[in-house]
Formats: sequence, structure tokens, C-alpha cells
Amino acid sequence: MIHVLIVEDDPGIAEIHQQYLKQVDGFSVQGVALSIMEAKIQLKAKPPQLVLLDVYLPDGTGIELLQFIRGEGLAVDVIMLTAASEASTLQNAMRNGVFDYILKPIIFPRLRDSLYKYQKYLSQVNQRQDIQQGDVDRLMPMSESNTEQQPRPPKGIDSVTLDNIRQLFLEHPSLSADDAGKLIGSSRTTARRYLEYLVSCHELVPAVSYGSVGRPERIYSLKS
Amino acid sequence: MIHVLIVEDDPGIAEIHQQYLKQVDGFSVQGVALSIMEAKIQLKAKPPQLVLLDVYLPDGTGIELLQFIRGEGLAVDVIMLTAASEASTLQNAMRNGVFDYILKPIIFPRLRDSLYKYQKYLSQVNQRQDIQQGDVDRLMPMSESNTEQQPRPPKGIDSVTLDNIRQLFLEHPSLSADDAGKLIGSSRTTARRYLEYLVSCHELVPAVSYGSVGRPERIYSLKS
DNA sequence: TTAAGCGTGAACAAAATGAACTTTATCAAC
DNA sequence: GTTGATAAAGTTCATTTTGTTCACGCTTAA
Repeated sequence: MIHVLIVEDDPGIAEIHQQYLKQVDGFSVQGVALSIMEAKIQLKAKPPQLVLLDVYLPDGTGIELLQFIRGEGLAVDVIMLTAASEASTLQNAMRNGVFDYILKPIIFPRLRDSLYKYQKYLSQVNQRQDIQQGDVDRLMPMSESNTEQQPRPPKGIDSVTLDNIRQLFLEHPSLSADDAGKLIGSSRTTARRYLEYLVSCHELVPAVSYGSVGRPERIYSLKS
Repeated sequence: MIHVLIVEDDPGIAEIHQQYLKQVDGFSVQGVALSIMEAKIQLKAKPPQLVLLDVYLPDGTGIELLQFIRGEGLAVDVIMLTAASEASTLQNAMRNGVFDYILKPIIFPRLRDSLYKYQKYLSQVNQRQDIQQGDVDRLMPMSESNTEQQPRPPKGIDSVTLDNIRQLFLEHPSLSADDAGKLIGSSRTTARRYLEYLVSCHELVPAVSYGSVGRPERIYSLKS
């Protein structure tokens, strides 16, 4: 049984997380902390194996608590559960060895997958005294299987063309299908296919631009 | 250019690592430290982006240095390069957010892959201000499927044919599979096999050339 | 001489693209 | 409101190239 501490300032959300955990075999909620102060007390009193950690807390950030845990050398793993979508926060969390980073709103299957992976990870680490490169590669962050596998784009989408389209938005904040086609040297049809694909991935958002007469133009921009 | 600090007590091994790094585009060795003390001084003086870190050092362990780096909150990533095969050391390293963990004896392709992955990771993190779950899953440790990857040895690749293909690019900046086949007197299929192999080695990069109608041509060029 | 291994390429199947075409959303004039 | 002109979106499918398969022949070892 893996004992979990939930650190989350909103009691309603904390309750939801607790309910989620109950639905996953092999995990039990050891406690709930509504602030960093409370979390520190509970961590000292009885270290759990795993902490579900929010970033925005009343008396500091989850990253600070994470650094505290690492500083104390506690044998505790951490899964971030947070609305913090800044790349720098993610990077900071990764530097401090979080096991996973899940963005709110929490979707249960995503959390469940992560918990199962943690379970598997623990059993594999505990099983062995000594390890080999193959074991490391299976367990480690950016190893082999993890990075190289990019979710294969569907048929009709070529990864090189897709990259070309993505690159455009580094320079141009917003584009029509016609513009994009001209810029990468393809037809409007092809550009449109990729732009719509990126919209379906939630990478781009479409807007409408009205001209003086005729059907309005569809303009694509980077999301948020 | 990514600046790297090598921390390794054996000067001979340190030299080998330095040679390896020189062979990988986009990395430069900023310094070599033979002890933890030396490493701390260099880290303070001029933090590198990446540290290649051994575990067994004369005045302490690499894990201690790693914890020092995290404690100081330095914006530094770490790849462990070590003979330490205890599971607990790996676990400790992971808790402190190492990017990779490579067991000695170091095999160059394994290190190179890791460096390329780090390069890719950096560019992806820097590219965005804000992130979405999909981005996290691509960048994070245990995300997505963790099934084993095929350790594909270069079977089907003949060293003489490979050299012929490589020679072509001294004269021609970019080629299609068809061109290459004609130039070395083989079929398109064979030329393609080698070109794709070189892409997977990061020696070549593919682009697409759109014609007036029909599937576009894949054009291969030397990397950067 | 036989067997096993491996690189090759002809033939085939699948995929990505764009010209031509159809549909749709807007504006302006009535 | 209705209608017509307009401009762009959205769709189709022939075309061109990629990507894959597998039998062949060449080499090597027993």
C-alpha cells in the first residue's frame, strides 16, 4: 500500500483528489495539508511515500515545498497537480525530480495512469539491488523510449511539413491558410490541412477576419 | 551552444569525455573538475547549462554535489556518468532531477543520444512560455508508454555503400533518394535506406519539396 | 556442396499533395 | 427582407512520390 499526502489549499479540490485516490488500488490517503506549514509538519511527523502537490498555496509555492523536501533528503516522491502552466515552473519541478506533472483541471484517467506508473516504478526499483543500463533506460526520464516516441501524426500529415508550419508561428503571430501555404511553398489546400490539424490539437486557435465583401478569412494564431 | 562542465576524478576518463563532447554539434566543454571542491568553485564562478557528473569522487559523492546544486537553486541540468549501479543511487539521482543516468563503461552512441535528447528538450522548453498537458507528457519522466524500444543495430547497412552515400554530400548540398540512387548506381530503395539511416543518426536532415501536384519529394541535406 | 546470413531492388501498397470544383458566409443594392 | 455579386472556405480525386515487402544472388563458414 502506498501512502499519499495531498497538499492543496482548496478543501473542495482536496476532497476530489481524495475521492480519486480511493478509486485506485494500492493507494491510501495518509493526510491532507492545506498549506505549506501544515505539509511540513505532516512530512516530518510521518513521511508518506508520495505527495500530490499543488503549486499555488497560501503561504508559498509548491516548488518551495518540493525544494524543502529535497533539502531535507526525505525519501519522498512527488507528483505535481497544478494549474501552473509556465514552462519555467515545469522546468524547476523537473530539476527537483518530480515524478509527474499534471495540469488542472485534473482528468481522472490521466491521474490514474500516473499512479499506476508510479506503482510500477516503485516495484521495479525495490526489486533490484543492482541495476544495468537497460533498467535505467526503462526507469529514467528522457531515456530512449520516452523522448523518441512522438505521438505519430495521423495519415495525411507529414512530420516535416508539420514542423514547417509550426516554425511559421515563431515569426508570424497569425496567418491565413493562403499566407501559410505561400510561406512554406505549398498550396493553400495543404497548408489548410495542417492548420486545421493543429487546431484540432489545440495548438492553434482560429479567428475570422471580415473583408469588405465575400466570405470572411479564417486566421490562425498560437493558442494563449 | 550548450556549455558543459565535466566532473570526473580520473583525468584520463575526463579527457575521453571531452573528446566525445567535441564530436557532438552544439556542445562545448566549459571546464573539467577533478573533485567536488573544484566543481563547486567552477559552478559558482560560471554556471554551465549541463554537468556530466561522476558519482565516486575523492572528496565525496556526485549525489552530494547534485544536492548542493539543487540546494543552491542553480539553473543547471545534470547527466550522471558513473559506475554506480546501486538502485538506491539511481533513485536518489532521480529524486534530484537528473536528466539521464549512464553507466560506465560509457558507450559513445548512448551518450550522444542523451546529449541530442537534452538539446531537443532545451529547445522545446525554451520555445514556449506556457505549456499544455501534451507538452508536459512529451517532456516528462515517466509519461506515456514505457515499453521497450528496439535496439536496432545497423543491419542492412553496408559500410562501403554508406561511405558512397556520404561522399555524395561533399559535392551535392542536397539530394532526393532518387538522385542519390542514380549517383551511386543503386536503386532508389537502397539509397533511401541509407539516407534514412543517416537521418536517424542526426547526420542528415530531411526537407520536403512541393511539386505542382502529387506527393512531395523528400530532400536530404547535411545537418546545419 | 550445402546452409545460413545479408544487402539489394523490382514490384507493390500506401500516403501526401494541389488543381479544379462545390459550397458557404459576407456585403451591398434594391 | 430578398437577391446577387464576391471572396474565401471546404472537398474531391488524379497524380506523384514515398515506404515496404520479399525473392534473388552473393558471400562466408562448415
